[in-house]
Amino acid sequence: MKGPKAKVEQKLAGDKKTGKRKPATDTQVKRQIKKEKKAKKDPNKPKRPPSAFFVFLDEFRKEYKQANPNANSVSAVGKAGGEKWRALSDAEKAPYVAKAEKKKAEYEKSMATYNKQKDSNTEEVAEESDKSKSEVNDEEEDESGEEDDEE
DNA sequence: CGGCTGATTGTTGCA
DNA sequence: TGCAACAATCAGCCG
Repeated sequence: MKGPKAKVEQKLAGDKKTGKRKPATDTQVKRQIKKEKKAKKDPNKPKRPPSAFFVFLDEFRKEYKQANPNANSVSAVGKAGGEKWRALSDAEKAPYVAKAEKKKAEYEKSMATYNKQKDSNTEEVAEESDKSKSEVNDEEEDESGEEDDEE
């Protein structure tokens, strides 16, 4: 059972010890592996919610692009955003983290359904209707007024 | 012409 | 408990 990640493991093992970031090449390996194992794709595997960093980065991208219309490459924003992110205080990250928390909550729900499906799948194929989309609008509406969808 | 890599950090999930 | 892989983005670059 050589998990595809086994290869990455070796790669990471070599560089990880250096304490530095994983070799950029790790992405290459991962990508390859994914393609290999992507044979079996889950019906609706819940994608991981963007981390607070990603949320921040999301907005940062736009700003960065405006500030640097020339440099709008991934790495550019990534580095710039990462640097800024570290400069941010917990308070600044608070709003982003809060968002990430919400995403996580939703992700958990998706996971629950995902697990359910898997469970049913092992025993019986649960005909997945479209009812799995039960948007539960419970408590949100904090105070920061987010998601203004009006246009 | 087409597809993938690259970089940031965080986060979650499984063994 | 810890590692491992992945989440978006977007343009550049190689085959």
